Amino acid sequence: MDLIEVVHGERELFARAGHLFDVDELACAANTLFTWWRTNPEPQPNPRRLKRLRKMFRLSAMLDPSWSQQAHVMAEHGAEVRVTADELNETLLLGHRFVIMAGDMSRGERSYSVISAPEAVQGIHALYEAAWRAASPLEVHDASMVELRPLTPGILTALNDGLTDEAAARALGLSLRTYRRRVAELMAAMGATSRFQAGSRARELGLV
Amino acid sequence: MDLIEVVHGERELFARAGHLFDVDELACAANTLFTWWRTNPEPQPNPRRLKRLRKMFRLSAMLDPSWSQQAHVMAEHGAEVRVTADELNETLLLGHRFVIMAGDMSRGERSYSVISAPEAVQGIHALYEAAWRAASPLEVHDASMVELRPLTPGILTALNDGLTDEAAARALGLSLRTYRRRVAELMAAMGATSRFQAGSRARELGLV
DNA sequence: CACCTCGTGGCCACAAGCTGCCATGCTCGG
DNA sequence: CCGAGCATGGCAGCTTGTGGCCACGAGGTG
Repeated sequence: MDLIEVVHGERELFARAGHLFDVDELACAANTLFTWWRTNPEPQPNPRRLKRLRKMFRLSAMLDPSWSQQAHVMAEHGAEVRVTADELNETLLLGHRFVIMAGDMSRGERSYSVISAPEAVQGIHALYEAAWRAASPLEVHDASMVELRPLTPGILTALNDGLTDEAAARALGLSLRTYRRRVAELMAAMGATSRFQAGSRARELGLV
Repeated sequence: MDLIEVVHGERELFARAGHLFDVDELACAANTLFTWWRTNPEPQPNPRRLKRLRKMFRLSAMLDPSWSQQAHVMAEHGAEVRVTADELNETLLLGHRFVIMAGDMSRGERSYSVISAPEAVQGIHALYEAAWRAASPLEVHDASMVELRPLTPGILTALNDGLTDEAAARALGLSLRTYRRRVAELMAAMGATSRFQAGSRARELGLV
């Protein structure tokens, strides 16, 4: 394999580089590639060989109950899970010799770079470590979401139905101030600074 | 075929009901089913047999340049095209004996009802005619979009970037009043009454 | 029981957005 | 050339949203 190789789509990626997953340490950031790999029938990870698994979820993705559930299932199965507010690209660190990074969508498929150049792999590892240290452990994230989490679906429904904050607060049994506080937290978690952006992001994340 | 039949997905629909498209008059509402049919290799419409083709596009869809382009291409090829502000479901009227109506997504595929019960077909025809009369001919729609159309991409970008109206107006070379006038028109075209809804709809329509 | 922490809610100042009204100017047709 | 129609832009009044500040109360801990 060349020092860097670009493939298109997950099937091609795993056909060409699936064997690289046979490592004892795996770290990943963002959401979908790892999920695709775990649900892909070939090749499956050797459960005894993998000694350390780390996963960083995006904060915005964690607003989705199914992602949140998945994070907890992974944690229960021994993975180290953190949550980051940064909008990281899909990244997979396979041991210390290979890295897979997602690129752009083209022709309906995402491209992936499989990198084995030692300098690049090392640099990406260092960046991953920095992002990992800055991210919140899952339990800290959970604690900070105690007030927002149960209200998120209701708030998103109210916003998507076009209710004013006053009407939405009444509908959800909250004061106007608290409703607005929760909306601000939700917008921050989605990385949105305006209501339009929040609507766009919520739809993009599949939350509405 | 029974008086009403439900199928799942476009492939099954055309496998089961493709022969029904061999009619001399066809009317449809909304966007994707007709497009799917025209790009499906089997069966193709008999160009000499089809005497009248009518198509109603949703106003919100017409904000997308590719849909707008498609509407014009159809009009140039002899179809009667109108634009409606109503959020119609996918509907195909095949002559005066069959109707296909889209249902919900399930298991990643949309369900379709193929209806041949004469009373239902007649009722749906009457509703279609009413909606058709209420819709705007393509040229009337175009005239009303003269100011908004060229600005739509820029406005959507500005909104999605979280710019204030004042900053966006400056960026687009418009006065604040005119920018806000255009945003209001865009929101009306999308059927949105709040900025959050507009963001959600824009993302849903693939406009951002 | 007292004290501390923290979430809630009311109030307020300010910013951003919504829309009506009207003056102005441009374009087009008679 | 003139008048009508219509889009723009400024202004204003109002609504909605943003977030700080503070009082209060609940819960937990020593």
